[in-house]
Amino acid sequence: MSDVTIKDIARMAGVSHTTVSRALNDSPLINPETKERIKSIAGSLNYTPNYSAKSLVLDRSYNLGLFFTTLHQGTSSGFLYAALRGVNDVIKDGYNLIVRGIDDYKSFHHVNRKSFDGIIVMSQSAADQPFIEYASQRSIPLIVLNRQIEMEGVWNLIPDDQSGAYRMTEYLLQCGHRRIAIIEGKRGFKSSHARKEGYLEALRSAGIEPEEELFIRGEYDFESGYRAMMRILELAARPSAVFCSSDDMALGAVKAAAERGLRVPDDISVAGFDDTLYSAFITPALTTVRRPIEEMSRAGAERLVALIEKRHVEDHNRMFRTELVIRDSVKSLLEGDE
Amino acid sequence: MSDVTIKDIARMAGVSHTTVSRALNDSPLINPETKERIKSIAGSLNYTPNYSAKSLVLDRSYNLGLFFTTLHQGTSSGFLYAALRGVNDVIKDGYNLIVRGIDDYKSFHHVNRKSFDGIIVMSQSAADQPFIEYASQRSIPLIVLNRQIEMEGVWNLIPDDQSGAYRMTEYLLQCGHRRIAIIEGKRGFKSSHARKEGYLEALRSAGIEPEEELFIRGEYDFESGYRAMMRILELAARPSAVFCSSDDMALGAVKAAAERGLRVPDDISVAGFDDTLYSAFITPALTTVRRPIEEMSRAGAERLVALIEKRHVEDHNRMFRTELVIRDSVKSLLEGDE
DNA sequence: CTGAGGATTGTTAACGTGTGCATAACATGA
DNA sequence: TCATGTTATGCACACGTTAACAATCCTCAG
Repeated sequence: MSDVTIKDIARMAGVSHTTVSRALNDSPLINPETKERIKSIAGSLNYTPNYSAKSLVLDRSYNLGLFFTTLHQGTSSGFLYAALRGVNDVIKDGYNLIVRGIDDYKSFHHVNRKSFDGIIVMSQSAADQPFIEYASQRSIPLIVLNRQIEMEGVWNLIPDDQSGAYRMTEYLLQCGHRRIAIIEGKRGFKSSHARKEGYLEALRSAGIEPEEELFIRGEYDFESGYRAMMRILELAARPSAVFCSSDDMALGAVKAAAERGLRVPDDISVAGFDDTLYSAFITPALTTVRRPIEEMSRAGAERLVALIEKRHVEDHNRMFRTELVIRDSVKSLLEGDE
Repeated sequence: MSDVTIKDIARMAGVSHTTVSRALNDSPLINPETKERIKSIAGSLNYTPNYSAKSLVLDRSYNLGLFFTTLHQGTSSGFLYAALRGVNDVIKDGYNLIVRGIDDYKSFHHVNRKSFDGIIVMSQSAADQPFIEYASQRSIPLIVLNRQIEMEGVWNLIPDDQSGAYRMTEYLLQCGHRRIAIIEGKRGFKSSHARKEGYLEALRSAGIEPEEELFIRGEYDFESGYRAMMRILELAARPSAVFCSSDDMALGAVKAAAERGLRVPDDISVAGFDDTLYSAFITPALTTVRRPIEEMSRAGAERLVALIEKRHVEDHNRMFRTELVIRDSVKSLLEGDE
């Protein structure tokens, strides 16, 4: 069962296996009638092509890789999910989607042209650099998402984190907040840097000098947000708002505030970044910045397939607009506000 | 570059390509010295075997499939993440892990022995049945996780949902609750049924007759939990506790309560099921039941690899113990309780 | 000196598919 | 009638690897 080959079909149809191969691949060379006959025989035998054999002769693996920096530390489940959905939506049949964490590799030996027709790297850290260079050197079609990269021939799609952070900070300022703390993301992540830059930029263009005391380092996860908020609440001069570089940290911050008897947003405002799935459903619903992970992944997958199949693509590199999502966790300090 | 084959190595080493093949596969047939020589040449040439060719002759694809019921509706990101991590931790090198939603297939044509050495189905619905039968008929090594299945030759690992729900309900009863509502899971999911059974069983063995009025249908997601809770709060005789069949629904329930001016757990108790990642960090921290998804997935992957490599395995089928996680969302109604 | 047998290596075919080139049948036009 | 072109098909090989079988060399007992 299921071990039918084109030779079996050829025997039954009274033709050579070459003709069968051509017929099943819709070659214009062969007679429409025989083509139909062969296809119907193939159908009735429940023929499935042997992809290993195809791979060998066509030099294509039919595998696409979706690589994350890590599947263990720092990758949030919502992030993974959005990326997977975006890519998966595009590739459908015809390709296998292989998911892996880069840090799972002891060596990159298994990463080569024969094993991957193309690779999407959802890059969250500069630690991915060696992997990206390795893949690039082996001339594997390559798309890097989420983190800015400067390499010739590598296509790059990234969210505009900095302007997202800028707009969030601007919004907090518009609400009348003047002393705004930031809980920063993981050290070494470019996204941490971009978000802080946006924050600083907004403060400065409002004529406010940033205070070092209000910069607290976090790790992007719940616990670190909790701990960071505890430190903020111990400050002699407490800020009126806290901008968290991730929603996960914002959740931790809200919890810390609650434990200290403070209500969000009445006693202190908290803003997040990411718009994870549950951010809308917790109490208070989180004011945050949406990163279009799924759209970015979809666009990445489309570009990768186009690249592999040598179709033309307009913009190799693109920035995806982040979006301010206003909910209930930030309070306006201005009088007469609705 | 990277197009070195064993024939190239053979030429350089002055031997036949067969010898090279044997050397690289550590065959005992060949001289240790030539073996070393060949290996070092292979290393210096940066040789990587062509897996398509290996696949063809060895009749193995080196692909493992991890299939979810859907990647779109009802699968929570935490669930996906835990499963992926569990499986990924085990297989490491040697296999490609291919992730897909069953409902992405228009036909199962691409699912066959040649394309998959083995398959893990993380089954969340009876709708998976045709897929499972298809794979089983094609005699693909197959492990079904999470949902009970009765098929000869198909290995099955499931969480003990019923006893988890039983223990949770028992705990609510011990806390003095007598009228306990249940927000049920998605219709047709076996897990929904098992959780309700555990709930009913616990009530009955405490001598309490379940009330139909307190059974509210949900869909496992945030919104449906929110809606279900709204209906519960409109009941003339309001229950003192609500057992939600998922944490996502419990979050929705907490939000609904808050909007109606009720505090959890002071005014009403809420219990969840799943122990998703953020359950510990929201306010109030959720009392829930932990399903060992990651452990189950790990065990499933181990069994699958053993099955493929024809190694012996003790227990083909197993139930994984769920665990009561007591946090802050359930209040004891008994006096003198701490 | 000879034959047996172990150790090591080589020859050749096979896996299932696609493709360059040859071939055959037939039509066309001068 | 013959040269030429068009259409449909087959032959033979290639892809990179493994494996059954054959071959060679060497050692050692009789």
